[in-house]
Amino acid sequence: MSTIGKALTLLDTISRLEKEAGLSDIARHCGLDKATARRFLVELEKHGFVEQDMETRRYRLGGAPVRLARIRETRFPYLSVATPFAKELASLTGETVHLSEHAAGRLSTIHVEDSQRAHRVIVDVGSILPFHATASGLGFLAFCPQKEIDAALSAPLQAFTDHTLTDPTALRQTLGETLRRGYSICHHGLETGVVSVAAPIRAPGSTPVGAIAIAAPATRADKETVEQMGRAVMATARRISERLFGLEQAAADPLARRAG
Amino acid sequence: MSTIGKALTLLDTISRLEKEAGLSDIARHCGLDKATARRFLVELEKHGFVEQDMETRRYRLGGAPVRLARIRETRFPYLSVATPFAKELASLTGETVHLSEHAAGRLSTIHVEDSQRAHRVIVDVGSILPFHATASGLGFLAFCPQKEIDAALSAPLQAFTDHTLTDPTALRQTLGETLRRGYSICHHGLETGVVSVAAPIRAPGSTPVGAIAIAAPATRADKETVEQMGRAVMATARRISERLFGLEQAAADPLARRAG
DNA sequence: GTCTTTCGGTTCATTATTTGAACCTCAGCT
DNA sequence: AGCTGAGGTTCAAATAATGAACCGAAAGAC
Repeated sequence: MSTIGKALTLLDTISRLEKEAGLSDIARHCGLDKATARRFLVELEKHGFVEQDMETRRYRLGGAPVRLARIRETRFPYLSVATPFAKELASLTGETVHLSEHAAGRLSTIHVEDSQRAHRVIVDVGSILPFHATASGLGFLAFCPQKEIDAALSAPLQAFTDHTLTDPTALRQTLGETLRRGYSICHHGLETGVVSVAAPIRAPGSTPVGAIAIAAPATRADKETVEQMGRAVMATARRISERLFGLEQAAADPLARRAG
Repeated sequence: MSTIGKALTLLDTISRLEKEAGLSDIARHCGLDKATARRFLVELEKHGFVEQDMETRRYRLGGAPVRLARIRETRFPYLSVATPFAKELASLTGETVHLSEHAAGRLSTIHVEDSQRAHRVIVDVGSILPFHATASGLGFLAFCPQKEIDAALSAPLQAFTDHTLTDPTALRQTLGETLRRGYSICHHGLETGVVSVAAPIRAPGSTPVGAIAIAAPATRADKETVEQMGRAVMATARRISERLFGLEQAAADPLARRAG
């Protein structure tokens, strides 16, 4: 792997750590030499991607990504467009709603609207959503070109719970159903006791850019409620897509593209 | 410079380009070989920091920084805390208000609340604010330790307009006044016809994390109005700082620290 | 229609950078 | 005192970055 790749992987690792971490910790997590990790950290710090607390000597995420994210957001206002819809969906359903974005071949949570209920599902901003074990992942993947699906299913698939689907054939069938239905359903894929539904956010002809999902405790998610939430999330995803990519959306037939 | 540094500089360059750019363009802007630029871009793309438009083959900022920025924001909610105050200040004064953050030794604009007036100052999100030629820069620097001031003033200072102060001695005096006054004033420093005032956002004992500024057309900024805006921006900066760092703020004497 | 330039992208011998074991110093523990 | 693991540094050995020259495609010039 190139030096750049290693440094960016280190940055990614830092972003996943619960909180500020020391040099040795970081080196261990990345499988890097201490000296190498330090050089990377110094370099990343020079550019504002990490910060070092002068007292504790620990490292944390820096401010540089904020600037980049704001620039990206002015060019492609995904968050600012989608957030109000997510809020609306959260208050409509009373459940936790989260938005994810596709980047670097992964789906990452970029916004969460928490349910107001005491018993609710917690989703962390920044968490990575595995394609095969989350409604977001399935909803995203179902509307991707076959090539992406193959790539996602060829990697070894981790079973997070007893219910996690890890058989590629079964998953392909699930994706087919999702595509026909228009939204995905995931029972206990990543955590037991959680049911979620999701739909992709996408320009008509192309790969989705992300997904919006509702996550509810299984105790509140009977068949009818799930269907209701599914239709709601699908409608919201469509409205967000229309706002982002224009109004051509309505005409496009999602099934047509898959024929090739 | 290390490879990582070069790659991050390339990323920074892309972020500054008006819009999507081609390979040769980017290589030229960075002073890099075409082959090298490409390797960097591919590596950055793998990690989601840049995206390539498959049709035009041009490169643009990717989605990865959004995830990092959101994580940073949950740990240190600068934007979400400060934005409502900026909004309030904008509607109070009727002028453009912008927030900046200090990272990688630079002050970058991370949020703008536009004035509602027809004749107004435009500030771009993502733009870098030179320390010596903007109210934000002066307001930030004035409250920094002497070491930072020396560093900022030792570099060659560009004159953006006929009014830009570039003499270190004069600037040091301005910084002294700013420190005593509590907010900075900048007449035509970066663009002619613009007057702005700013105040730093900071924890009591330490270097500021950013600044908040009001920018108005000079025609609307007589002495009294400037004073009024200055007091307003200072009060707002203080309130933001209190929200971010706790309530110790009020007790701290900004002049005390500089004695050493 | 053909020539020319410029584009994005690739190759591979040369070159410069990265690498990591060993080392240092310091703080906290036994 | 002696030990342990922290952050940080050094320098010869190993490895990865580099860029001139190259390709095919496409846009402009003539």
